[in-house]
Amino acid sequence: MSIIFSRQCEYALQAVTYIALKPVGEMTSIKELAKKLDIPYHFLAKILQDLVYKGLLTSQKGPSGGFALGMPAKDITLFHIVEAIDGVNFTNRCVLGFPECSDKNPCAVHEQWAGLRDGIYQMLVSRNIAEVAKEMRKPEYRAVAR
Amino acid sequence: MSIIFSRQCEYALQAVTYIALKPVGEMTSIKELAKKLDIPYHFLAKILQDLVYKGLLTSQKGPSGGFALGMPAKDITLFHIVEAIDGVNFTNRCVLGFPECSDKNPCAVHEQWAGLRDGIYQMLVSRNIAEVAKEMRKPEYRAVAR
DNA sequence: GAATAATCAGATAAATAACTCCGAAATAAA
DNA sequence: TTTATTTCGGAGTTATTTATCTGATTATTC
Repeated sequence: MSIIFSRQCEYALQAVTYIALKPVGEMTSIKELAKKLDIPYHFLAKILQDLVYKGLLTSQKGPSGGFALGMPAKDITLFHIVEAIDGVNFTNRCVLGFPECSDKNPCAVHEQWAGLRDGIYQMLVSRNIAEVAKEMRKPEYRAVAR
Repeated sequence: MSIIFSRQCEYALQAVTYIALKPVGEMTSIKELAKKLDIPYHFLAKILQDLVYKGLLTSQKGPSGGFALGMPAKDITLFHIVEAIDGVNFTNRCVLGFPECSDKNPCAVHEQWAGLRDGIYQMLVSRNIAEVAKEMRKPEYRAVAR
């Protein structure tokens, strides 16, 4: 179903984006995120914990607690999140799955894929969460952004 | 683990490539494929059955039976195989998983991904199995290719 | 015709990914 | 200080994908 990134990773991207639309310092609860983004509550909780552990988010317990960005939105790239959740295996595996495909022993699409793979990598490192958030035009997102 | 295509799909690509290196008319058994390509026997059997059903391979039972290409190798593109096994969902889903991302309501990387996605598509439709087979340098493949 | 070697078909098992549940800990607010 | 609300942590469940097993069917070869 998912293309390149796991569902966990997709949820992480969505959640961080959502949080980035909140005023700095304001906390966002799992409850709100799960509801607005339609992500299973407890599943999302695990993912957010992971992001806290990796330093991309901070958290606070108790009433009016929740999650906030661990650094300025412009400093969090898509790649940071993908790396934190899925790792970066896609950067070195043969896209056709040929076990011994390598630079020295390339499969038929090795070069071509190398270009595309770099394109994906560039897409991830060149875009930060502030930009991504700004572009979202979903009503729910807009409601948050004001 | 896999990048874009399922493991089934990767196995299918490898098996069809292997078969394409055999002289036309010669049959290749699951046993040989599973052994040389290190793919689980019965799992591969299912996949090959699928490819037969989709018309990409033909099969023959009995001693000296096995599988052969269902059409000339130059007419089977990578896309044919991917489509047969995985479908083509990767062509229309948001790469970041944003549910309502679309042309009218694009996410921040929508355009950029569209280009890359088309690149992947082109990679798949422009390469046929004859070309892919020719490039393989794995000893097992070479043994088949002579 | 018998033996053998292959695919075909369906059920089952194992591994992984996705998702749920429950109680503990923390903390803000009443 | 109590209560309510939140994250935290670990275990458990479900669904999907990957892999295995067994027997039936088909066809070749002797």
